[in-house]
Amino acid sequence: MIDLAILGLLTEQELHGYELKKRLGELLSSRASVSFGSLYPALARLEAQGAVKAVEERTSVPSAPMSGSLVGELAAFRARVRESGLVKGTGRGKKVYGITEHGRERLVELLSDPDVTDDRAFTLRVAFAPHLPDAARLELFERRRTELLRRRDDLRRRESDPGRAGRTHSYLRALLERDAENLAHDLAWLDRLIEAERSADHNGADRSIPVPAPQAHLQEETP
Amino acid sequence: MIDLAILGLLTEQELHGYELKKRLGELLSSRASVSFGSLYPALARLEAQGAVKAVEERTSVPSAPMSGSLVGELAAFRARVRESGLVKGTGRGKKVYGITEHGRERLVELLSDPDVTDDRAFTLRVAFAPHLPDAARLELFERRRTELLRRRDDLRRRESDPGRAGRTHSYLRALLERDAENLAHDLAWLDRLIEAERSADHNGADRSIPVPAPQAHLQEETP
DNA sequence: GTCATCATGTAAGCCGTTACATGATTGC
DNA sequence: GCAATCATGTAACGGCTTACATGATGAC
Repeated sequence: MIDLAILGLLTEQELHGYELKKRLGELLSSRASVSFGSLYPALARLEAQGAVKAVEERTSVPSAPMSGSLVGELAAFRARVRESGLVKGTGRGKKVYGITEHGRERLVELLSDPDVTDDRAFTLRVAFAPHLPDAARLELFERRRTELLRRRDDLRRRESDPGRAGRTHSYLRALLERDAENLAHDLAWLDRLIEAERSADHNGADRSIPVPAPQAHLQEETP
Repeated sequence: MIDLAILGLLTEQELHGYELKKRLGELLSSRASVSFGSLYPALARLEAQGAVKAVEERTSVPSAPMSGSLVGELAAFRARVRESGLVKGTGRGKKVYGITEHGRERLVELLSDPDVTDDRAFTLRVAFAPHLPDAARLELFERRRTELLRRRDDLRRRESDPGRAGRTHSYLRALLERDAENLAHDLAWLDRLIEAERSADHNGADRSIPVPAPQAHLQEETP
């Protein structure tokens, strides 16, 4: 999850941890924003694996020092010491990360995972779908579609289960209805996405507005 | 989460762990079913807190032993030893739990928690809403409604953010649309629930079909 | 008599969180 | 100079999962 998010964002732009967290927060509507306590260790782990690398580290002032350059000099010195690798402990200052070739491969690997049962992970994967080859992207959507159909069948089986008809009160019925409607809605959305993907120009031309406005969509069984 | 599920189910019926897990699985559509590894420790914890109590424990054959009663005798002996509390280790056999008065209080407490941000927890709370007084139940729904309205506003603010218009590709737009539609749908469902709650007979009479069919519903702002 | 299912439990580990600790930069 | 924000990290802990270990019951 968090690896996917980090690699996806770093593919688009070099960023440091703090900024990464902000982007993540706005990418996944409020929910799903990770905490620093998991972000920084994850970055360190990915760096150790060679999936990302520290590109730049600014501690000293990038522009001219304002007054007493003593502070700036000291900071620059500390930065140099840190860069030399002598001090590992609490090296502060901005640490900008970029993705490596290995990181790009890892991202595609994560995006290609056949498991599409995790809803939050799927959302993330759609967000980074542009980094997947056309065929793999379509396959991802199709697999998700199969998963949603499976869930719908599960739900219908439960709806028509005679054994529990007695102990299903109104609130349970309401929840069941909500689930069914949500599922149908999600399926319709996915169908639109797949349709757009299929009808898109796959010869390298423009793909700026591939998702059409809500309209009639295909559905194999009755809705 | 798991405490809520256990207490809710045990309020309705005495059950043992294994059965509890099955019920949980069918209650929360496939997703959300807990594993034994968390269920049994949770039961033990709740028992230690006095929220549930072991009602019955059957290890020996309830009916007449079939042939060599030696095995049955041994099992019965072991059951007796276990009941005496001398052996704590691996006491097998069915352990049926029931809820206590304290457990019922705890359930109401969990259902009354002001935090309605957790979607899965809210679903569970609706499932056990009948165990809440009318006023508290309505308050739960209203608080959830406020939370959903907050999320919708968040989403709209993000939709009309000029700063990120550039780096929002088609898939991100599609996700944003999906979120907005899901949210609107959830709100409509909640509004129906609240309306049904308000118009329900709160004088102790029939409440078998309080949730009306989908129809026009109120909404303060434009949809 | 053995296999599937029912039934209970423990241990290790994963993945995330909150709380804590530190320090740099910028605006007033 | 000092507060707010930016920025990075560590430590403790929480809740849940998988894998493991054990045993009972019933069907064939």
